[in-house]
Amino acid sequence: MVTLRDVATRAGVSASTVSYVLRGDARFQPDTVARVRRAAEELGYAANLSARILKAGRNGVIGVAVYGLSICQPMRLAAALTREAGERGLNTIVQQTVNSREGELRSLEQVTSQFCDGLIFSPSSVSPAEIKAHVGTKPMVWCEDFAAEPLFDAVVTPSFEGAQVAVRHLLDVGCRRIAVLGANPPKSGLADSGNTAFCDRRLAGCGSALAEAGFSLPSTSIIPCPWDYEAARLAARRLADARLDTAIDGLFCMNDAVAMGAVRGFADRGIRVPEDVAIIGFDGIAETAYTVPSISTIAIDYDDYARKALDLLVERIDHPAAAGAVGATDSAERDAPRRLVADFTLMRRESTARR
Amino acid sequence: MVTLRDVATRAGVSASTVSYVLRGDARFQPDTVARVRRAAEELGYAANLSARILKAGRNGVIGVAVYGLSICQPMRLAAALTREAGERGLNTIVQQTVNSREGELRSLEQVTSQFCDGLIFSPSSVSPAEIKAHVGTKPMVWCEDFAAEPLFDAVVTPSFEGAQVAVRHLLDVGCRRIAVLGANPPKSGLADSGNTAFCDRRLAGCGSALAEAGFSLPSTSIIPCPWDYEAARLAARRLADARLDTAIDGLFCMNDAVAMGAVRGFADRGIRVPEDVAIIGFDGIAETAYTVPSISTIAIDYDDYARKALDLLVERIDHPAAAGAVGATDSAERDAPRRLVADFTLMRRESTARR
DNA sequence: TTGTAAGCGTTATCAG
DNA sequence: CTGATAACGCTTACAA
Repeated sequence: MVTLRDVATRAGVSASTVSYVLRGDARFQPDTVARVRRAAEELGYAANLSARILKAGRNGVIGVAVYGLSICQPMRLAAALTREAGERGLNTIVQQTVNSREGELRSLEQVTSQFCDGLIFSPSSVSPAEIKAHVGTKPMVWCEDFAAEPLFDAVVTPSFEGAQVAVRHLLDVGCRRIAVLGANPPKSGLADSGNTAFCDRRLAGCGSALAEAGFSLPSTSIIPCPWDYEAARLAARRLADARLDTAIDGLFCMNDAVAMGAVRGFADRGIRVPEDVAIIGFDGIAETAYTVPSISTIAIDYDDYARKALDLLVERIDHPAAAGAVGATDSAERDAPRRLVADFTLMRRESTARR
Repeated sequence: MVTLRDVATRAGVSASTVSYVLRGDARFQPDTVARVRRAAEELGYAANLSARILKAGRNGVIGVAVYGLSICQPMRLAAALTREAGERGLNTIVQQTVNSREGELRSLEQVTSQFCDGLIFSPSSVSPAEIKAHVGTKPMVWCEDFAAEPLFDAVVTPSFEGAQVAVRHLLDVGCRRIAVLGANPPKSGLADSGNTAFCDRRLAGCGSALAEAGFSLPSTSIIPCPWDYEAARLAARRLADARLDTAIDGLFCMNDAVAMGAVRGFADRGIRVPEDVAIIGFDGIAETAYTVPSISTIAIDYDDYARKALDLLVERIDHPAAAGAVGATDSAERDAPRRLVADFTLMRRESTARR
């Protein structure tokens, strides 16, 4: 490994000079700067980020902690964040956790947070309060925090608005008996296990769109189902077997995996999409464009999501919260957690092509 | 942040004692051990891994560098690696790069390799030699290195064997005019840009299975196509438009995205799968089970893949190569890069259900 | 059995 | 303008 000292020796200057020059300090003689730059170049020097964060508390790396990794969604976000961060001269490292809640907390505390200036956190089962206790003061942006009194800045998917647009679309194409697939019964007493918050907001969006059109959303039309292919496939088959499909002409699915599973489950039972039932999903995963039939969906704009998350995070990193008494006057409002909503687009495809 | 000193102060011992005790050194009095443990617990102490790797050169973190992230494959591998590493008491961080070749090299050099004891590297366009120059001596396991003279330990997908099994399966179900979709013309002069090595081996596997059955694989049956949904869809449409589909009754697709795109492209043109053309993919992504028709594929066992990669890496970390003259006798053979092949399973599904 | 002290590679302070 | 020097939090001889 080539260090600052190696460069210094070769350039005939001191280590501190190399450090300054390489970080763009302007007060050195052109001659010195050139020598240092060349020496660094020739040796293939790259600053040691562990040493840098140890000493300076900053190293230009941002951590992305993503939970529940088998699904593609978080990774699309991570990819978008990586690209967006790159454009701002920042690096990212991603940590995925597939273990227990304790494992998630420990690895977040022990690994991700230690190597970076700030964190973007896409949670599964850990609550903001727990995280706050473990991660301490490191700047952090939360994904999908719908808490009434948020503890962190957050970016959220447009669950309410997206569901609203989706259901309006179902109504537009002539659906009149609309059901929702993928609602989870809220687990009483337990901490929100991730998607009940989504559920609530998406359900509310559905209800709102239906109400606009003079319809209601009876609880019998809200069909519980885990958010994965297989569960949705089985649920759709069950619907068909119970002859409920004739009572439904439009189905809003809580996410695209559920929509894909449902399409497949209906196919298993000879129910035609969209002729018998129109289906729309949520998320905008690439596969929905290539299924038969292709599946309409609410496509989340992950580039926009990433941009907003980084805007929030970078601001927190550059202007750390005036903790406690310092600058007390407007610190309260500046420190109030902000919440941004990502953009989305309605993708009209075959699964809702009834008119 | 709570440090070793904080714990030491609270426990009434020195920092070094805390360090020893917490890492399990057995030579301390039970009493001391208990005090230290309790102090650490009470303060919520977690060792600073940046400091640890700086001083000790080891921190129990392994880096996973994954390139070309829009596809789900690398992330399935990363998820499997994370789980497997967790079981061995190791942490992982993932770095994904979506930028240029230079960007990939730089971020690998500057970020991933600095925080960890070793690397698992799933490359796109960077050659092993380039990496070796940039990453230096850090232990590293390469994914999918098919070089004739490998520089690193590697785990590879069973491209030859899998393609062989896939084509045998097509033959088994009665296909006699088999084509391959997704072959890339080798780019003469340029460094392998990732998948030509796959291509070659998968093609060879196809050829081998066909030869066994007394068939050949004419170059007109090898259809070039980028490995993504859209390109494959267009390619399938082109096949149909050129009436080539009647000349084909079985299609081996280089990966599942290509297979899904092809199924969709044939659907666009009214060509039935599997009745007109049987289709089989490669990789085993979850979606292939839920398309209409579901798609047969060669499912790579990523748990096995991860296990093998970590076996190789951990051995290199624990027994660094006897570089140069030290222990020269058998170091040569011990240092010879090893290559392991991951397990796989043939998934028989609707897209090849002709008998 | 425990503590002291010297770094790991970097940055920040302060002289020169 | 440039260079010592002292940390950052940890590990590890070595001394006590």
